[in-house]
Formats: sequence, structure tokens, C-alpha cells
Amino acid sequence: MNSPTEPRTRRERVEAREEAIIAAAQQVFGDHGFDGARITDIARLAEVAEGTIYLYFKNKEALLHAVVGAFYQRLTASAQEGVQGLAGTRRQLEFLARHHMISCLTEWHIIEMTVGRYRQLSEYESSGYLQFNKTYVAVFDNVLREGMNRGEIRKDIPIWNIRDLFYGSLDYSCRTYMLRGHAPDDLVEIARNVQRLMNMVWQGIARPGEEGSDHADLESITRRLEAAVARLE
Amino acid sequence: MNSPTEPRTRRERVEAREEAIIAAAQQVFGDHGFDGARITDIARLAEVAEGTIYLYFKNKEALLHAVVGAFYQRLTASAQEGVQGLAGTRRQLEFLARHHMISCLTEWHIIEMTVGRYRQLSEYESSGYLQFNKTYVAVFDNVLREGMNRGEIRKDIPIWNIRDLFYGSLDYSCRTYMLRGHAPDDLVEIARNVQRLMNMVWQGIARPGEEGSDHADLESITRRLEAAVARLE
DNA sequence: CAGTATAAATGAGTCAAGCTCAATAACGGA
DNA sequence: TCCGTTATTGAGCTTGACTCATTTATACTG
Repeated sequence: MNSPTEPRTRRERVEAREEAIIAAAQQVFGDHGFDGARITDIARLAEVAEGTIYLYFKNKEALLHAVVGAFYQRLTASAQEGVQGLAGTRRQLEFLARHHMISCLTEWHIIEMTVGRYRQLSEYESSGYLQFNKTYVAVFDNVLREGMNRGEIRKDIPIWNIRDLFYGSLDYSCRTYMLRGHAPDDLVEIARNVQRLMNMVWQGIARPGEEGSDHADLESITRRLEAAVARLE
Repeated sequence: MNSPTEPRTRRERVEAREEAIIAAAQQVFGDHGFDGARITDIARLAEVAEGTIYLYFKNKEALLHAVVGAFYQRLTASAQEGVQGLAGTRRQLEFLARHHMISCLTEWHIIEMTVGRYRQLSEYESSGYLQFNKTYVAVFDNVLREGMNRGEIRKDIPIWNIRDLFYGSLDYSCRTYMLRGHAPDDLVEIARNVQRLMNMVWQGIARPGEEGSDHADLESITRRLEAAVARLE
């Protein structure tokens, strides 16, 4: 009857319970959304009294925080791991894009709960979610910085602009994808989608060839002329 | 004491009340977010009993729906109006981008409430929000389709991919902008931000053709110089 | 100008769900 | 086996969305 690794020590039992609660929460949150999820149901699913949950988590929000944290941990780890085996910035970005989109689609309900919650949280609480995100996008940022150093990526755009372009288009694409009633596991269609997005993004961020410098020069010349006119004014 | 246009007929009074409630709701939702807003407070601010609100709106969600609807109506109207006075796809897209970002920043709290609520709603309820969005992005879609017909925009990318790229990057940029503690009314900084994003997006969607993008850049540079000279005159 | 039917407004009361806490149970070392 | 500590419980408290019986305002009519 006992599972092979039944918790023996007090500490082990406590940790197992915490995990059980998080697992139950993930389930119920996923099924009903944040507001729709009842602590009672989470407690029942975790085979625990309602009050017990509040020994492990300060409140419902903290419970969500734990669920989201676990998700981001998985996400960040697999992203990092995948990038390491690849050479070339474009390759790496394409992997990150595909990986992000597939992960977001399969755990879409978690993403949807995270987005748009910041506002109702205190400065301190929301900083927790931001931290998760920061750690995750650090993987992207590194890829991008390396690409810049290798001369593959333009250096004249702030990195956060590129990041918003990248993840913004991907996440919106996820939403569109779901709203259109697509299956979250049609890998071929997803790959096609990502490919199109990345083609566009790459055009915008890749360091242009020889003739491209013309473009940059014209831009800087224009700025100088405008500045000159401003001085006249 | 009476306002110049005090409502006289029954119908007028009812409509004035509905508007008062929506205005109060917009205020309170904006200050405290959806969950944080109390119907009691909205009622007090609208100078109405709590029960009265439920004569006008089925529930709290319907109240939010009305507030968001009013926002989208303003947004769509001003977007449409602004586009009409402009020639050239790039010009129009740049206007739409700036307009979107400025609007979203000034009414950021409304945006944040809308995003991420879909999940907790019934199919029917969420379709209301989708409809708002559909009407709004129709303006963008038209600009893009015209651009395709004029040969300025690539035709080999589905329009929804471009839309996600466009609004995804803009909205994420809004969030970044707010999180970095920028003022929502620093128009110069916003314009710079939008400019960088649009440069990237344009690279991705412009029809490559015979140096067409260079041509377009030269065209826009010329316009800027002309504008500067015009100021001198 | 009453008189009345109908529409509109009210707020005390209900209900549901997050959260608290005094009482209880389980544990493990002596 | 006893006892101090830790963990658990669930009945009740609180808050806030929502309801509904009652009251008030309005427009219509003879």
C-alpha cells in the first residue's frame, strides 16, 4: 500500500505536503482560474484541512505565486538547457521561440493568470513575479548579447526593445492561436507560426550587411541635420 | 444650482445615471483594480444606492465590460480618425503605433484589467471583449491590406501574424515602460521607443523588392527634413 | 388636480468564500 | 510512558457581491 518512498522524517513529511498542496493548487487553478478556484477544493484535492493550507501559504495569492514559480523554474531550466546545445544566434533564438510558444500553449492557463495580476498586488508581492520573469529572460538576454558581440545582431537597439518585440509577438501569437481554437499540441503548425514570426523579427534585429550601413549613416545624418535646425530655432 | 442641461425626461435621467455609474466605476476600478474595487464605493461615488447599480448592470463583470467598452470606443474612433489624414502605409502604421502606446499608457489600469480576464469568463461573456478588440484592430487590418495592395507590404505573411507582432511588441513595451517607472506622458521618450520598434517591425514586413525599404527610408527622411525646414519658415 | 398604475430606487438581509484561531492530535526525545 | 513541541483541524468570523420586499418618484388619465 505504501508508496516506495513514503516520507519518514518530520521534515520530509512537511515537504511532501507542501508539494501536494502546490500540485493540487496547480490543478484547481488551471481548471477554474484564480477567482474560480476555491481553497476548499484545493484542500480536498490535497487531502488536507482548509486551515492547513494557511500554515504553508500566507494566502491564496501566495499559493498562486508558488504555482507560477514552479512553472517558471521548469521553463527557465529547459530554455537554458536547450540553448546550450546550439550554435549561432539565429538558431538559438529560433529554439527559444519554439520552446516558449510550446510551453506557453501547454500551460496556457498559468500564463493567463499571471498576466494582468500585477496591478492588484502590492509592490512587494508583484516584485516576486517580476523576479521569475527576470531570471527567465536572462537566458534570452545572454543569447542576444553574445549575438551582438559576435556581430550578428545590431547594437544600436536597446536590448529591452528587442526583448519586447520577441516575447510580445510570441505571447500574442499564443493567444491568437488559442482563440482560433487550435490544438496546443499541433507541433507542425506551431513551428510554422514561429518560423514566420522569427523571420520578421530577424529582419529587424540582424546586423545589416555592407549596404545596410548606408541606412544607419542616413539615419545619423538626419539626426544631425535635425539637431542643426533645432539650434537655428 | 441646476446644471445647464439638467435631464428632464425619464429616459434622459436614466441615461444620465447610467453614465454616472460608468464614470464612477471607471474611477474606482482604475484606482483599485477589479478585485480591489468595491461596489459600495462605486455606488457612493455615483451618488446611488448599491441596489441601483444592479438595475443597470447584471453584475460587477458587466460593469467592467461597460467601462472597457467605452475605452475601446474612444480608442477605435481616434485611431480611425488619425489614420485617415495620413498617406503611406509606414506613416499610418507609425501613427497607429504611437497612438496605441500613448492611449494604453494613459489608461494603463484599464488595459491591465482586460488582459488576463478572458479565462474566468463564460464563452459568451468573453466574446464581448473579443468583439471590442476585433473592431479596434480592424483599423490596423485595413491599413495593412491597403499596404499589401499598394505593394508596400509583403503578401506572404498572414495578416494575423503581423498584427501579433505589431500589438504584441507595443503592449509589452508599454509594460516595460511602466515597470521602469517612466512617466506615461513623456511623449518624446515614447516616440523614440515607438520609432525603434517600428523600424524593426518595418524591416520584417516591408516588401523587399527593388531596394524598396531604402526608398521608403529616404522618403521618410526627406519628409522629416521638409518638416524641419517648414518650422524654420 | 387628485388618483393610480408603472417604473425606479432603496438598503437591510442573504450567501459564499477567504481567512483565523482555540482546541486537538501526532510526533519524537528522555 | 510522559511531556514539550510541532502540526492539524474545522467551526466560526469577516467581507463584499448580490437579492428582494418595500418605498418613493413619475407620468398618465378622468
